[in-house]
Amino acid sequence: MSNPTSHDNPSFQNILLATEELILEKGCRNTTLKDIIERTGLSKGAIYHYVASKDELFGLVFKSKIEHENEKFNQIVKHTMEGTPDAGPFEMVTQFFHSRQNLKDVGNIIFIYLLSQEDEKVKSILKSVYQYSKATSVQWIEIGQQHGVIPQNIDAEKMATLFMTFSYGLRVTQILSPSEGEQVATSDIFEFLSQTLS
Amino acid sequence: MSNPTSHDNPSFQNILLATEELILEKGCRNTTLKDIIERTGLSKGAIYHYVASKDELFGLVFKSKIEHENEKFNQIVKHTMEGTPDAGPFEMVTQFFHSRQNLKDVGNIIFIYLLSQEDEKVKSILKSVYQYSKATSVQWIEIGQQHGVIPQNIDAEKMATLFMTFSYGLRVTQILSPSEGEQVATSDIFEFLSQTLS
DNA sequence: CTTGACATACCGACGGTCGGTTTTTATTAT
DNA sequence: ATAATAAAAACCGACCGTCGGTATGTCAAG
Repeated sequence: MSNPTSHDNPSFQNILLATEELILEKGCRNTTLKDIIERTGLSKGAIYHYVASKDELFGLVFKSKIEHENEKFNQIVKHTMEGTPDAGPFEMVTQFFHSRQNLKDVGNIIFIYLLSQEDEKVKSILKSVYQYSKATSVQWIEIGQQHGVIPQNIDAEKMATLFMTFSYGLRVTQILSPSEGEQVATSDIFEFLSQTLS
Repeated sequence: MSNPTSHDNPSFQNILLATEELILEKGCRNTTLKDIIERTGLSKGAIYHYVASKDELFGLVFKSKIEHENEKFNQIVKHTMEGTPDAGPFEMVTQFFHSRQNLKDVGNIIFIYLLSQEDEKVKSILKSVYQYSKATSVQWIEIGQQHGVIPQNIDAEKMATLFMTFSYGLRVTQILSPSEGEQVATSDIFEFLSQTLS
């Protein structure tokens, strides 16, 4: 089991960084413990001192990425609200999906990988991230409503769920469809949502 | 490499069936070749006589499921069109997502699994299924437009892409969100789409 | 005697475990 | 303040079981 008190340990941070790099280079499935050992210069025992399993390690990399991304997005929303408080809903939606699309790099790769692990522990990580992301969405939708940017009659909870579904759908189509096709879907969703929001 | 001429072989059909059963019982990751060997009564060599890899086997199960599902859906669309030609777009959208939701069983499990395999061969299977499903969607949207059920000014291609994104998003949220939450999303999408379609 | 349908022994790689060693940190005695 | 020491954290690497996959067969049918 991983020790939560040692998560700020430089060696552990090194493991996290190396894992992220390797995933970007070779993908999750092709990133082995041997790879991580070679890159970090540590041993197998050292890695399993900080982490209970390979899946947990991947989960931790994913979590840190998501949290960082959400934090960044919250800053953007705040800034947009203060800078251009009369910015249309279109701007909001654009920001939302741009934020999500940034996850394409490491986050999306690990996300798909973790989703395929039929393990309750792993799934619970994803579920908690889902809940957190949704809650964040609800928050900024309500902020938007307070600023009069988003119509009052919209159910923030439902809208957030809708956004989550969209954003997950985009993650998949990003992988499956050619890049042009994917962009069509994104811009359509922009249009779609801003239409119903206005 | 698998031999296409022997795909109607009873032994091969047995392998396919056993694999499907096992995936339903234990999931993809936990279904090993040993499991398949035990259930079919065949040997490892026999399985690799029909199939090049475990991934290819899973891919073939997936493909057959999808094709069967699409065929069934096309029948439903046809029947709906002939039976109640003045049925609203709501009916169409409902049918579409109901059809997709039926894939939840084996199809969705394998889909997620295959998506996580960072392998070009596997990905090409999924891409071809994506293209086929999308093309099918375009077809019945156009049929709907010919019958005056769906507005003429809608771009069938774009709409199909949108539907695909939705349907993939639902597949993921089905896994991540509690069942009640998931249903909220589905009904919202119904409302959402039928609103813009009418 | 070729070919399709199997069987089986074997392989390397992988994730994970375990007992042990080194290094750091905290505690106490002088 | 410092040396001695106990405790805990960091780290190592040999070993294990299992897995997907391969190589080399056998054997019956045509």
